[in-house]
Amino acid sequence: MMVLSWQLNPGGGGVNAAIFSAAGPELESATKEKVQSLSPGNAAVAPLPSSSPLFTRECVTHVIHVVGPNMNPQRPNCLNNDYNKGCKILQDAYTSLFEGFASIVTNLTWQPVGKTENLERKSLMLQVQSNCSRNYFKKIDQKSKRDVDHGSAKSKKYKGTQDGSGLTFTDSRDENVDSEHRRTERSMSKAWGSWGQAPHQIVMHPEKHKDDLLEISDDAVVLNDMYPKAQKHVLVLARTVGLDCLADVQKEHLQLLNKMHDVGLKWAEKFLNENAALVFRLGYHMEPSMRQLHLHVISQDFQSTHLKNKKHWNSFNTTFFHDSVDVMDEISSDGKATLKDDDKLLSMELRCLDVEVDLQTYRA
DNA sequence: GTTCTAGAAC
DNA sequence: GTTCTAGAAC
Repeated sequence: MMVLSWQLNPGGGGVNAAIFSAAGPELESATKEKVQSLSPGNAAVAPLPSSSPLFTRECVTHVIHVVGPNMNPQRPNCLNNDYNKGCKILQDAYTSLFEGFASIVTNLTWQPVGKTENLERKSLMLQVQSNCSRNYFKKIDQKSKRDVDHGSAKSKKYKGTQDGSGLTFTDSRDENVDSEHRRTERSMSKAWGSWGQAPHQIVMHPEKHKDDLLEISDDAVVLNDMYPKAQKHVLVLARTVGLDCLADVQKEHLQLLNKMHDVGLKWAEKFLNENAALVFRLGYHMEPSMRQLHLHVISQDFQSTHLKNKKHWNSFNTTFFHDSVDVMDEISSDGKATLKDDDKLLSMELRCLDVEVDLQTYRA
């Protein structure tokens, strides 16, 4: 956030006054602590105390004051129509602004603080330490342990020839028949287009895709997402035949969900060992486009050339993305996942996740 | 002119 | 899931 005010006070109108007003008296005192006055071309970074309304409401952590060239003879350092001087000061102002911003960013250090155990949940948290001694906590994962025992352990695990019918599916027509059959049988599921069949083929015959898989077990296979939406983005595919989306998940799958979660967590931890700055979320899409229930393990940087549109962003940053731990909780208590109507979620206006909500969640 | 969006095709 | 494209919207 940038404030243009040579006096560094709430005076004046427009944006400057609005920011001071929104930030409360905390901004003024934080600024005074740093600097008394600013000349054109210079910037000053004021860390906002957590008591500031701007901090609590909008998670603004710093305000950067910067003063541009002044053409008003009523104020100090008037340009007096010196165009070149004006350009120089404007350049300095931007440079100072970005240097100030860079100083905030580079002073942020991410440190894993390790696992913490309590009676029911295992949390792996990352601590962000900023130069103004405020700490943020970002949950990368929580896991319900108590639920494991409630699972009936009757997971319909696919074991090679155990389910002979599965092996005969080679074209989409047969698959549709299969899908249709399941729909009447389970009153769930949906028809899957040919594009959505790949994961199914992979879990049926993982040996044929060995080169593309990171891990193969009886319950799940792990692979890199073909179109990763972040620096690290892997999928944990369930191998259970007929388990394609959250709507299909029932209590009997709890144990499987836990296993998938553990596998996903293991990969997240591996990636964190390589780069401690990453933050991960593990979760499911409310309405996936591909067969076979798959857990997304995705770093929260969203730095990827494959993240191209609003839908991509929203699929990981709205409630369309269901955290794995929440799904397990819901299945455990209600026997089914909570599915909201998804029509508008993917076309919602772009916005960052509400850090404030996160903080409350993580403190709870 | 551009960006956005929905639909078709794969 | 992706890409392509036409039409809408700006």
